[in-house]
Amino acid sequence: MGSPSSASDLPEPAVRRRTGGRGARVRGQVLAAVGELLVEDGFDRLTVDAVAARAGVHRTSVYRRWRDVGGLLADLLDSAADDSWGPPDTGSLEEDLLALNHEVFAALADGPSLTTVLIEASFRFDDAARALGHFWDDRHARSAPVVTRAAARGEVPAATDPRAVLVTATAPLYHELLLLRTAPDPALPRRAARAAAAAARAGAFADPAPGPDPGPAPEGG
Amino acid sequence: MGSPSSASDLPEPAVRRRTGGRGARVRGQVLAAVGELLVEDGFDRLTVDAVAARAGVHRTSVYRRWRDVGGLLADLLDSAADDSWGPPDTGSLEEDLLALNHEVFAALADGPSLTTVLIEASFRFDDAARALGHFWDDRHARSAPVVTRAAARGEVPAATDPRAVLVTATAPLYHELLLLRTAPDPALPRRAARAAAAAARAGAFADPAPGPDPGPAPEGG
Amino acid sequence: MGSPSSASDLPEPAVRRRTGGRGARVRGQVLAAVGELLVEDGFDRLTVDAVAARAGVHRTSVYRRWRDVGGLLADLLDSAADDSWGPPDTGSLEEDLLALNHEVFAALADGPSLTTVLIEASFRFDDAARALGHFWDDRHARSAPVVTRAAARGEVPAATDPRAVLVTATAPLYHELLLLRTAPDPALPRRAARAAAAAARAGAFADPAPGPDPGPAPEGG
Amino acid sequence: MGSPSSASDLPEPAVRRRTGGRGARVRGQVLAAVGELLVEDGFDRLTVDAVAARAGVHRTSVYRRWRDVGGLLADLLDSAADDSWGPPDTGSLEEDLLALNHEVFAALADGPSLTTVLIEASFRFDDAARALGHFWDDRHARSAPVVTRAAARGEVPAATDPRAVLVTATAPLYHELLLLRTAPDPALPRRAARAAAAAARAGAFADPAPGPDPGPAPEGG
DNA sequence: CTTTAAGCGAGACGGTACGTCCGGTCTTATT
DNA sequence: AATAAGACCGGACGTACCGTCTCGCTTAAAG
Repeated sequence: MGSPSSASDLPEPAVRRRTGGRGARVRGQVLAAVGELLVEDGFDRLTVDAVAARAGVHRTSVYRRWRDVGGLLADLLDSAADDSWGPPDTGSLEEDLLALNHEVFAALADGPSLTTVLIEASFRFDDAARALGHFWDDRHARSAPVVTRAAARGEVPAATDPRAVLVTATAPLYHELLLLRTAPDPALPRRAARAAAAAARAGAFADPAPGPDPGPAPEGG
Repeated sequence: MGSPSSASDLPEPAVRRRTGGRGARVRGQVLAAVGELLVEDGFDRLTVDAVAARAGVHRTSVYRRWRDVGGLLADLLDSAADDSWGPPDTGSLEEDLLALNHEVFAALADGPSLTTVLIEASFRFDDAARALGHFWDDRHARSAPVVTRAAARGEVPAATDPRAVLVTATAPLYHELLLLRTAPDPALPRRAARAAAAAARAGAFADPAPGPDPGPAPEGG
Repeated sequence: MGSPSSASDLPEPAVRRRTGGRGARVRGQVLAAVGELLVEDGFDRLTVDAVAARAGVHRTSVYRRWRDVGGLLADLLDSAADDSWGPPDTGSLEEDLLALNHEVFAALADGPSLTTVLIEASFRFDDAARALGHFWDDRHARSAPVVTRAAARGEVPAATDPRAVLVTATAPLYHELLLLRTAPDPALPRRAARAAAAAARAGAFADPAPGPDPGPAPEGG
Repeated sequence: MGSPSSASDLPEPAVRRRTGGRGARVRGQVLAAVGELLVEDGFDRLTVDAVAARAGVHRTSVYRRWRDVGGLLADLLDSAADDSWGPPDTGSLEEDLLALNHEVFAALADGPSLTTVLIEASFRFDDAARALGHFWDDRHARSAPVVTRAAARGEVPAATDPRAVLVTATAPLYHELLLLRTAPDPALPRRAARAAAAAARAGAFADPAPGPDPGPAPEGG
């Protein structure tokens, strides 16, 4: 649930020259360079020139394949998707959520991680935003069993919406660490997991919402 | 709880020339220009040149007072602080949280609002990040009575942490609308408010945390 | 001997596009613009922006090739070198020197000429100073026959140093017209030529200097 | 003949406060600052701000008295005029001219002296150009006896123009050291002095010019 | 095994914005 | 009345990146 894995998971780029040809080599080198530059210098040092230089590739070769930095990040995110990821299964909803939260916490807590950077990028590049959305959709889909298993165990109502539970559990971490930028509180993952689990048990995420939302409130100014 | 009010709340800038002198006039014009440009063109059109031109002020005059765009936004945020804001008081924790969430929802739902833009800016400028942190701290502090009153009414345990409740209630909105960028779901404010209230009633935010956090999970990526 | 020729001697820039490519066209346009601006507005109106605008070229394209205005002037001077120039040959040292002096006089007498401006620039930009030095070295070398021929004719001693004669003949013109800024005196070229010729005849520039310089005088301020 | 004396000749500025009042103090401090900055940083570091800061005076106080940097230099030059200066008197025209040349040489030979700087300034500021012109006029007038005494001794024709002799003697130094920027040649002062003396003896500067100048030569550039 | 065309290296270009320096003018407050 | 303090307007500087273009060369794949 936590974060995309790093670019170093790419299939060793420098070796295979024949398979896929020169193009594949360039792509690999560039994406690797993007990953390195991101963790070293952060996002706003990530210029096309710097990437090209680091990759040992010419500027125009980058522009040819990727429109801009956003495209680079989107591609990086896609290529870095960890298809082997799976949710925890501890036998308890709260403990499962806690495990997920620990992943998220680890990805966000220590300074400008790859995740942080990708989120920041998603504000500026539609490509990156879309790619990040896909990543999260995927993670939510894979994590759904955490909730459906709890429903099967009778921990939560059968109609409980998995996604809502997952979002409720993880959102406070993103909010505190990315937006509010409070100092990482080690108790935070558990508190958020417990709260989400408690709400789920109380039926807060059971589908047939009893009362419809009455509508918008006056602008908050 | 939702968002800082717009720059147009500034005391009519063009009129008062003597009080505060030329400097105050310039400051007012510039901050007004920042606000206007933000809502019109969004954040990445917000260049110092554009601000200066719109404000009818010279570039260097902007640089003299504000280091960069981040400084401008921080100042805007400070000057736009709405000191008259107060939390709702409906007599019920869930309804109070719902009212707060409606404010947040309104500020985030319709495209690139001032709030969105300030959050985006907070990723790139420390000044803006600090100012936004202060804004939220202030809002959380002012909203605390929502929880303490509920505790006084016996709705939730006496030791319930107000901030944790507030964050739990609002975080899903920020997460869905800003990070996941899902289409605004009108049921979201109620669902999040209900979940936070349920968790609070269940004692998930009561101070003496029963079980300590067992430690970190394996790196997630 | 007088002055570098104007930039309009450049090989017609707008026509040849393929030969030398775009780069050559830009260079020609820019140098032409420099020349025009110099004679029209003088040296301190010669800003990079103005040059670029006049040349119909972008600012950054100027900075790419030429570090600064000094580089522009140096390049102008180089490109404007008149390879066809040759010294007069009247059969008399004094008349030859007079002809040279008339060239110098013409270049300096009427207000801010290209020469004036290049000299002024040489005070502020090393590039321009170097280029001007090369120009003068070249002119002195080409003018040497004026003196060697006189020596061959027996007008002056065989060991006469050509450069010293040329400098002695022309220096008073530069001094009066550029430094002292006295009103141009039409008799000046002849007087300086006659003096230099007389001194040369008297053996003042013959190599084996009889008495060595006794050393420095007290500081003059 | 050589150069204006340095600003440190000013009547000790920090001491006398009453004579002339605050204004005189400001003027003294500012001119002293100009002199110091010139020798330390050269001419193009000589900004009004820097002068004001060094003088411990406010920017506007400088602008009030002196229009610009040129005015400052002109004033400095005036105030630094050394009224006690007098020409040498060795009993021989060539030796007198040599002594004068040594002064000039010393002022020009070692890098960017005050003299160099003032000449450079004279290209950019009319004030400075005028002041420098006055300075040189004064020096030429004072040096005239060098020639008139030689005429009285019968060394040169009675009608010899003193100024022309002086210019012929010194001009090569300015030309070589300031314009051509050749490395300082210790033999130069003597060579120029000897040439000027020889020409004078030959009657090249005797007033009734035998042949009038035939007119301008074709443009040289 | 050749041909061919896609991709690449190279590098200039137009362009936007940056942040800085300096010039010169103004107003207000002080002394 | 002159000065200090300091903001302002304005012009120019030189830099960093952006995204586009043209040109010539290499090389992977199609004929």
